[in-house]
Amino acid sequence: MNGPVSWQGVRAEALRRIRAREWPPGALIPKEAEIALEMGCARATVNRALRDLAEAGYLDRRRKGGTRVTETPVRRAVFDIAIIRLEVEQSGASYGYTLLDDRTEPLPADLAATLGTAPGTPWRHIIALHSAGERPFCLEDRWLNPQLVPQERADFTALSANEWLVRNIPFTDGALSFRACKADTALAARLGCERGDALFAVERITRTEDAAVTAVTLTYAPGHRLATTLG
Amino acid sequence: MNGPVSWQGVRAEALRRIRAREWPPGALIPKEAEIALEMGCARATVNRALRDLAEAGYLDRRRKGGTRVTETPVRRAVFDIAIIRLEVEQSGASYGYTLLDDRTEPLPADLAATLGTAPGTPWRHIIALHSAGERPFCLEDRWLNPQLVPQERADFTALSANEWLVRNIPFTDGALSFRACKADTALAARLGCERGDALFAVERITRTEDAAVTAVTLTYAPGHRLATTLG
DNA sequence: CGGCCCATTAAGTATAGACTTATTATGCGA
DNA sequence: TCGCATAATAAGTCTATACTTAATGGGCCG
Repeated sequence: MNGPVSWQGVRAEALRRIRAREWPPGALIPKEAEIALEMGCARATVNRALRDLAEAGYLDRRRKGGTRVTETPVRRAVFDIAIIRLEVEQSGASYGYTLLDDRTEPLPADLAATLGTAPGTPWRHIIALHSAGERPFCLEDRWLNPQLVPQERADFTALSANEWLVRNIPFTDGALSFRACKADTALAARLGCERGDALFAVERITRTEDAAVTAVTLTYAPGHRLATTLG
Repeated sequence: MNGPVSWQGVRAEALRRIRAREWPPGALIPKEAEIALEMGCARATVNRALRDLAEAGYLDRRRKGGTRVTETPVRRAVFDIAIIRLEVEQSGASYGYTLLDDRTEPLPADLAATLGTAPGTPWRHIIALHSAGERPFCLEDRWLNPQLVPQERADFTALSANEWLVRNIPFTDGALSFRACKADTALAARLGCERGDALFAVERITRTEDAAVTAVTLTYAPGHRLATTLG
């Protein structure tokens, strides 16, 4: 009647058994061949389903050791990091961008260390404001590797560095971290908030295979949240 | 000579072409069958590789439409949400846990709305402190659905609610959000910081298929960062 | 008894082939 | 020329089979 059992079908049934604790945490579940026989499909189909559940953190799989239900499931949260313009536009507001500063100056020692560059190397330092409607949305404080982003090739007065990089040096690796920081006088003035306000900040370091490309701190106006779903 | 081409091999070569811009952003890449022929492997192997790159956000694939390189790559950041105890222990410090308050009281209106429950419903409200060595690490402010977590079945004086839930009601869905907040007098006292300090906070809402299980705010001591890697 | 080697096992991967499905392109008729 | 039915296409999936690889566990030898 019902055609071939899809791998999504097998996945759903396996997930049901996990949630219903027919397969309790820590338990060894039947081997692929057995499940395939029971559910009436090929082993490859079961493999696809269980591999998917393992990637999602529900199962632990080991060759020869078999498959068991994760004891303490490490939940995985996935964030999609978009271009700031899109983030603003999706909230319904009109996007604005202002370049506040753009100069070449020596890299601070702490940043140089994180980037693995000689301290004092001249890098391009940019400060820009992204706004949503009339409101400041987020302040961008960015250092750029001048060898990869020469002053003459990239003008950031109209197009944000964020967007220029995505278009011109895409597909890079990087590290990302989130923290809270207190608004100092300069931040408060630029973001239009009170001095001492608690602000949400994202730091990102981007590199190609060979060299560091850019280090950026995005400090958001008060009230900003970063949201996602689990599971 | 070299045995069968692995899907990782195909993946690596495809990624190289993308990064080298042999396949530039937006371009339509050859179809699976052609790549399979070129690289000397079965179409299923190419499919596995390209599917993986698509999941990672490098490619857009559509039936009949073919596969093209993503125009503006949406980078995906993945966080593993662990048990707080493990988070502390992995940093090398010894973990401490203190239950500060545990009572049943009416759910605040705003929370009730987010949870989809009638406002004023009595829920269990817990406040607990997690510490690393002698230092406060994070303050947990949690509301629990009393039908799923009855007072008598769950004693949180020794084992944190965090851990009890993972063991007893695992595999749930949820929403997660990050923000910054300012330490008020109560928070400052409990986290041992100054009033007005900027603190990093995580809010999580957890639900089973049927009902909301718990809503929690974790407020971290000053200086905390959440880090991950991209790409 | 301890340690090492090897047989066994279960997942991991590759393949050829067939069929499905979403989507685009096309060509026909109004 | 517009709109719609239809053909063509490329990815998505399932199957059966075979082989590979990482672990495990047992047995043998010292």
